[in-house]
Amino acid sequence: MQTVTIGALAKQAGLVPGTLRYYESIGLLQPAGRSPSGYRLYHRADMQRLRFIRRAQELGFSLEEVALLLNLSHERGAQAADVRRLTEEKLSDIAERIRDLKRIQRALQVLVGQCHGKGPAADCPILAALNDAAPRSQTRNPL
Amino acid sequence: MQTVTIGALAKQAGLVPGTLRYYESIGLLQPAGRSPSGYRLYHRADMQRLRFIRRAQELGFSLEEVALLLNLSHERGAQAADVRRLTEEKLSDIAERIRDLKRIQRALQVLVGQCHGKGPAADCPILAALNDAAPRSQTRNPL
DNA sequence: CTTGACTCTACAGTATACTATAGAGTTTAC
DNA sequence: GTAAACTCTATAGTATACTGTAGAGTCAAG
Repeated sequence: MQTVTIGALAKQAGLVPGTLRYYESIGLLQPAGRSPSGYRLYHRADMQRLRFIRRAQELGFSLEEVALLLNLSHERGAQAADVRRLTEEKLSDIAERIRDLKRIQRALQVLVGQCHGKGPAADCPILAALNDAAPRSQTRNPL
Repeated sequence: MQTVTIGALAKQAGLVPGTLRYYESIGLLQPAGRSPSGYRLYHRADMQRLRFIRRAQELGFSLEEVALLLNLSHERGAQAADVRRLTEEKLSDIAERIRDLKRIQRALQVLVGQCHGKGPAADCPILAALNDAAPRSQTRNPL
């Protein structure tokens, strides 16, 4: 089978060799073998694996989770249910993170709405809200 | 003015002394002084500052940004507009992160919807989508 | 006066996903 | 045959916000 050096594969994938060595160090991508002088040799098919890794990362999976997915995709006996479960867990994570961010967003929006943005910082209701647990403004403290 | 040791202040704030030393190391909270033997002594008023820090963190500000906010809240001549600007930048950040997460969420939801969760992982459309740039399924690849 | 609790400094480690560097060997192009 | 470009290993550094440890000094109670 045709093999390529680390630099060639990295270039193809838009990465640098160091990234591939790192992937190897965490067990994510093993080279097919080594040249007599010790150079890593990869199959061209490893591009496929690198694309998988990149796509899964873009979907929010950590490299550890990507490794799990890759194992499932190659293990005999791996079940689609396992892949689905991992994906659903990731969805829960993401939903939670969105909820948290929206809560923060609402609070910050209220604060920005209260600040006219003029005059000394000492009068800024944003700082006041951060300073006081229970400010005596007409509007409720969003914190 | 009344002072407390690091342990007492940390306990009041629900932190450990190490955290306060860390805050000092990054210039976020300086003790009022030192005892003759070198123990850090804090004003009770520093609780206020710690509360500010915690609240700002909960609103998504990094400690570096918290330090900026604290400076604004104490500097003579600091403008409310500066506080407002920082807050609006944070809001932009958050809006962007929410957008990214929602994009990922949609893609994962499509994938989960395609996976019946039965049979071998090899048949799982989630893995297929990660493997193929352009799968020949009826539904569009959400990636 | 001793014991236990507290504090000090300085440094290392955690998580994640890399990136950078040094120093040495290898391969390719001319 | 030499110089550039590439590769190797091992180690350290990046970002953030801490946490943990070692070894030594200090303070309060009984």
